[in-house]
Amino acid sequence: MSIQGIFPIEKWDFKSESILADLPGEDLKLLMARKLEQAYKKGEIIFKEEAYPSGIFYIARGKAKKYKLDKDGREQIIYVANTGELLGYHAILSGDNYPDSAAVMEDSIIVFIPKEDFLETLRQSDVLNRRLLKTLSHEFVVLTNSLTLFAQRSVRERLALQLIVVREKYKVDFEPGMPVEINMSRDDLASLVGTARENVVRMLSEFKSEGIVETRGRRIIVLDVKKLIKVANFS
Amino acid sequence: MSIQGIFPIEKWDFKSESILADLPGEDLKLLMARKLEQAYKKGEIIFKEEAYPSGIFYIARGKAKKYKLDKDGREQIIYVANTGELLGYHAILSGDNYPDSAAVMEDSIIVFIPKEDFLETLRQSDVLNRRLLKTLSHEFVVLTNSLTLFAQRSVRERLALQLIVVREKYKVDFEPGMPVEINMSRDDLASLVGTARENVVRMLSEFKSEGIVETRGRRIIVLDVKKLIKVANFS
DNA sequence: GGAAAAAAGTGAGGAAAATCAATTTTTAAA
DNA sequence: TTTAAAAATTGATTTTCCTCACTTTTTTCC
Repeated sequence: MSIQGIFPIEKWDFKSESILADLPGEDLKLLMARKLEQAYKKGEIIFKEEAYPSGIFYIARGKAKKYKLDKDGREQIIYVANTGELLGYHAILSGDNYPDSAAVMEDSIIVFIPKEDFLETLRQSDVLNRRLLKTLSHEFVVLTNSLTLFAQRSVRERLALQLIVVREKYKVDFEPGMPVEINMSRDDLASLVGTARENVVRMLSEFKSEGIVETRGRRIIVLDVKKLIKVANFS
Repeated sequence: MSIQGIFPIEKWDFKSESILADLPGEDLKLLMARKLEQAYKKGEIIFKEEAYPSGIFYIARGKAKKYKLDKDGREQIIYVANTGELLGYHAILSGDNYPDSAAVMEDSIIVFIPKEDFLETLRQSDVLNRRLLKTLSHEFVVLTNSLTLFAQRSVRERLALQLIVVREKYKVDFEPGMPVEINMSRDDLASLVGTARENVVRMLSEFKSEGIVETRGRRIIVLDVKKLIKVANFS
């Protein structure tokens, strides 16, 4: 059985198109009327779980993680968002407080859009409406896959799959054809996979001796995606 | 820390209001124009993972599980839907095939609404549009909680929490004040918790000896919700 | 009501992963 | 460049949970 059979590649959000891409100029203008562009340093927090949502955030450049803390304060990363993605709109739409926290994983440019402007644009724009419905339902499908991943797969399989997914997110930072370096801390990788850092380290060194990956300091280079797909599938 | 702090009760979908409740009569008429009402026997499948979605399903009466099969054919239950809930609309909205399967857990009445009618109503009805956006984003929040539940909590904690959640779903079948019997197979409970049946059985008998639950054949009666909340939280 | 089938329950043993306790390497900052 | 701090790595130990093999109970259906 191919990996597509179980986890269709397109459901893993390799290239999630921006919600705002080719939005009618008029709508975009309204949405961006009072935007606030800000530089964030690596590690800075964008918003915190349970906080009242005051707006949405557009990643103009950089990467951010969405995560929840457990009762011992350990992070569980739910999603890694890339340049062009929107953060914090679920809470605005559902009327809940933020269900999770978000922090940038590298120096980033984040655009803040006030809640009122977002909701007003939504009232006026059929396109944004449809786009959001489609994005949300797709995200739902992706999250469903993540859930079964956690419930049914071993740590080794999960790590293999996340390496494939995460590599795609770092791809955009490198010239086509150049080796892609995953520049993510072992801690973040562990919390994305849902395991302890030590396990990630151990399995990475297994992958190294199997010729699947190579490391340069903290950075990880995937040498053989096909083998990773195999590991993610069976084993 | 209270359970609300970590998993706010209202985010566990105890009483998910029907999407179709108080929809304008006109919209409802259009939506239901070509509906097909059908009786399903316990265990019957409503739709299958990866199938092309031909419409949406409204649970007029009964309960259904949404689930995915792993490569060894074992079920992972993602969600238990109750009377009044809508199934299969994520796929219609996102343009994907069904990401999961659905089957009724007891004899049920299911109303089928053709894809075209649903989409046409959506085009015409602002109310339905807003309702769906809100429901979807809320469901997203709920699913996010489920994800961290799997990633961060032990089997014992997960079982305790699911007993609380599931009990609420069976509540509607009993007179107020009467003891609520959870009439779910150990297998289904195990696959909802994400563990083996044996573990569920063992922990249930622990809960029994701790005076937390009582069983009558397959049926489970929760005697002490507060203790369950404690188990779900710490332990 | 009784037989067959299905589901629930029990126990032992083993594998996977978490935890604890270090050491070494890398990165960042003065 | 040096040094301190942070991050990565390794090994040993413990815990949790899964699996297998089996018995008992409950449910279903003639």
